[in-house]
Amino acid sequence: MDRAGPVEFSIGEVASAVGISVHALRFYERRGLLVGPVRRTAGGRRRYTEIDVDWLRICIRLRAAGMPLTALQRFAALVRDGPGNEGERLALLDAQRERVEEQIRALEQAREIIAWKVDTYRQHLEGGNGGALWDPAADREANG
Amino acid sequence: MDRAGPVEFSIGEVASAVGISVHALRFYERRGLLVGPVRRTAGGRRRYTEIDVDWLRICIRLRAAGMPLTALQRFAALVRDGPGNEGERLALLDAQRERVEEQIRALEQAREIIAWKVDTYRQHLEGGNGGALWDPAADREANG
DNA sequence: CTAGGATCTAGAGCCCGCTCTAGGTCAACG
DNA sequence: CGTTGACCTAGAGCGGGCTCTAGATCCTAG
Repeated sequence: MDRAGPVEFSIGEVASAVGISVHALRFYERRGLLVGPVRRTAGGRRRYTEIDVDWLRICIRLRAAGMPLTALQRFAALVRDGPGNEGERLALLDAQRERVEEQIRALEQAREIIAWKVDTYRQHLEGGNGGALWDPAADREANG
Repeated sequence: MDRAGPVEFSIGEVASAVGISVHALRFYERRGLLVGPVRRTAGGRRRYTEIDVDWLRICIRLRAAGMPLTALQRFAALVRDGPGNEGERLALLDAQRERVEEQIRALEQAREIIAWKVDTYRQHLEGGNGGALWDPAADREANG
């Protein structure tokens, strides 16, 4: 096929390309996040393909959204086991989609709570009234 | 003021009301999440007021959105120190708002990635074509 | 008055997700 | 050819956030 350019990268290159440490890369590998074994040089050094890097980027984005390593590991395992378990993969993805949406809702609630408190403080600071801005704690101060 | 009904709750009542364990409640207290010390009975049992409970509910929602205990602790500490540091409180809140919004963006990206994979698998399952659905791993399978 | 459940404190234990270390090996450069 | 820096493995260490335990005390119902 394309014997011309089977572009490959060292672990260090991949680390700086995807933005995690070489330690984390090896750690992910131990945890089975990669679908297949990474190619090695004669001397034993890892050589990542662009496919590996793409997959790692996806993993990292999903991790950044709080997806646990075990979920990524399970998905990788299903893919590793080859065709025939697409239903399971879909179920796993669906569960994660659900989790992500729940988390978004939680964050939106948090944002509202914070926005409301920020508003309160901002009014307080602008208006300069010393007293009973709402805040469970401030209430307590006011009352006792 | 309202000596009629200074409603108070045991730790067990609070735990089931806010949805965390009594252990977690004591743990939060040790970490300084509460603005003031909880009232105690003669015998040393905690008696939470509704204000305490409201504040705990807020903390729990913020925690659910990934806010670290240290942030909640710092905010509580500022409130505890009394009026005069509203600017600092505001800064803290702003930083957390920023963090929450970043996190929402990360989650939305994750949602897109997942949605796209789900679509791919769904088409695959419906169409029943065995082959090269995109997926870095599937690619690899297809290629070798 | 007694039994049993709720609560108390302080600290150990646990899971997650890395990060760092020790003690080597490899390989590119001068 | 030697040096230097990236890389190797396996495992220890760590911070966050609880959870659980031991051993004692409280208190409410019977």
